[in-house]
Amino acid sequence: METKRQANVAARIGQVAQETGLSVDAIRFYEKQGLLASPARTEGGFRVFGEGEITALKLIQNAQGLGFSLEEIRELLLLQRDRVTACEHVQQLLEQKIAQVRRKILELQALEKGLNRSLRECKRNLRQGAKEHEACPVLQELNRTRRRKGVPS
Amino acid sequence: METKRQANVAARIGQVAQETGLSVDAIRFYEKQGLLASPARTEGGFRVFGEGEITALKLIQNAQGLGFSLEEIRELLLLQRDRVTACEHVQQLLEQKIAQVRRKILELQALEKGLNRSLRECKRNLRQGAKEHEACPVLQELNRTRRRKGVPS
DNA sequence: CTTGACTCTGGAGGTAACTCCAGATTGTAT
DNA sequence: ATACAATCTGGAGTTACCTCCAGAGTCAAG
Repeated sequence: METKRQANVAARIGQVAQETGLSVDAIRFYEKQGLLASPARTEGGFRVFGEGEITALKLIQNAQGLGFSLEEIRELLLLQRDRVTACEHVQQLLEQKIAQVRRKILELQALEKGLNRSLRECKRNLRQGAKEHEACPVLQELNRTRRRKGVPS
Repeated sequence: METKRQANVAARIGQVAQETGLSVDAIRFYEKQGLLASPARTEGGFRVFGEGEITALKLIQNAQGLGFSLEEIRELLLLQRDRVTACEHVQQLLEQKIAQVRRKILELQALEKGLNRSLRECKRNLRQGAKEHEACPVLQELNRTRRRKGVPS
């Protein structure tokens, strides 16, 4: 028989894992981390997940897709209960996250520029003095002392 | 007396740490990881670093600044010895790294777009229906099932 | 009732790049 | 000679986000 799951209410962890694409371990992990309220249990101790928990799991996935850490997601989940001030807080979180993402993009763009400069040098050297057994100019450059610049974290 | 260090040859780990801005532990760590040839030792067992090692440490720092992992830097360091094919390999490494960085930038830009969309919704909601005790639209959206998209790693 | 799939718990392991520590030894200034 | 700073080693701890495991118990079907 089709294991007691008529509409889409009340499933055990394996089912939930399949539905959400998360691993069983990940789901238990989120519970341990306090992202998920402890779900009901069968007599024997098996977790039984209802709509609420499944919804939360989806939120976790979606928010991760938006680059939120589990820590931040915990906050988001808390905000759901407290709908009065939720929107303001969510807005703050979004703004912070956008700023973070922008900084990261700028860093990476600077990085790309540097890498491209090195690549050009490398290619130029290969086209010309390949016969000379000079060291690769990029490696030489890397041996220079350079002042500490913000490094992508 | 000025601890035996006339030009800039042969220093102990603390000096090197100061000069390079690395921590003593980091330097020992690089050695453990095989990024640094084992330096000479005093009779008592203290490390004595020469120009070569210091140069390598600078390379490590600079390459990290370009976003290379220690694993990749190990390769770069090996390439230095073998100057015949070095430039080709360096070029390959650079191209791979640039591709990586570009992918990451694209992901983050997509992310930023999504976040901005959410932020606009959030603001619109605050301007208008703030009186209604509706849940934050962003939180609602996060509760949706969504198909799995490439998530920035 | 037996079988086999599923689930439980607690804890270890993995990645990356280190940091931090204790307890012992060495180097050097006075 | 003595004090004090620097260094040594080996190993544990950190962060984030899980994965993997053993050993035991549960559930549903035949």
